[in-house]
Amino acid sequence: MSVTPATDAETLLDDDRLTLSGLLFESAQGLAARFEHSLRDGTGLSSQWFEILLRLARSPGQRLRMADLAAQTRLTASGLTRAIDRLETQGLVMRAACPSDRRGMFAGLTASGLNRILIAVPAHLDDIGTNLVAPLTERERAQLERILRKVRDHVSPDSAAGSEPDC
Amino acid sequence: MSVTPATDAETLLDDDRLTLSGLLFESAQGLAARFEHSLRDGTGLSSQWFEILLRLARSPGQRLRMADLAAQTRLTASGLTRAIDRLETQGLVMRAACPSDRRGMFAGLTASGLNRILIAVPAHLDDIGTNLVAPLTERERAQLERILRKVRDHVSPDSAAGSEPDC
DNA sequence: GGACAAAGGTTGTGTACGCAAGGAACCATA
DNA sequence: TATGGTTCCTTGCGTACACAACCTTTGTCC
Repeated sequence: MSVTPATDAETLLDDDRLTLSGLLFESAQGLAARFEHSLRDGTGLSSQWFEILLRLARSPGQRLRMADLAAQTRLTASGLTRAIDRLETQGLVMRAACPSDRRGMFAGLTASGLNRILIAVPAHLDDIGTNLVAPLTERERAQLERILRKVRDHVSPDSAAGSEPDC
Repeated sequence: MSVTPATDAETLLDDDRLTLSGLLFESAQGLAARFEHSLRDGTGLSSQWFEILLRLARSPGQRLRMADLAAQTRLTASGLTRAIDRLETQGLVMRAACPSDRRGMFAGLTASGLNRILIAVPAHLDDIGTNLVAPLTERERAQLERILRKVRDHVSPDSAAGSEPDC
């Protein structure tokens, strides 16, 4: 019989590392839940749609290769195929063939899609301000950005896929 | 016709707030993806199952009311019902009636479930160390924890539901 | 005590996702 | 120019989730 199994388990489950990663996930999920509601109510966009439209809007020519967009959004290829299907039926996105690689497809913003995201962003910026920036001091905000950039670069180095036009 | 629509859109889409929240989400998602793979390979647990078992293990009596567990995991009541169904068929969790409120149910760890999570945690702690703690200095780690705690408390104040035994 | 509102869980239904398989195009090598 | 391997995207299938509807129990107000 081990001597103090309960105490061992407790110290194990209260480890600082667990706390830190828990805080990161709870912060991100809590924020995501708030954004989801605001976006849905204010613009009729899900956060998934918002992210796709935003990433397209920031890309040269307002378009990206399917594979690059999939990498940026952390969707699988099949998941993205269907997401773009839905956005296309709403008229917010349009597929276009890639002239230099006939396997490839672009997903590009339509005028309607660009309009939609440009309308949605200001309210979302306010939302970020209220829920994430406001509770922090300016110094804390700067620290958080610097630290998170380090973490992001470490765990997710390919998040800029498609930045350089390749077609 | 507006004067410089393209420039306006660019400054709008490059706003610092968008960058900051993007960094937070990309960090959390990148980390989650790494944990998902390690957990699955090392212990056969999904991160969903890991989180549920962990939260139960940390609770008094290794059990929680369904509603409290749902709040902690950010699942809806129906989502949690089915998650617990699956864990129960695996023998890791057991439901128990609440004597003081006949509507209520407890979800509690079985011996097998407790064993499983105690085996899984050490490897997961290493994983957090490698992917989140290691790239930061000790000072940065402390700053991050302090700042995230502020954010978490602001956006997700009910994340400790069920801490006080109420039954 | 009886009516009504609210809370705790479970079940029906639709949707979105990942995985595996498939077809088309590209590229290397011979 | 054939051929085998790889990449890009799409489709079939199973799974997990949210939402709404539901039933039971509790608490409240008269």
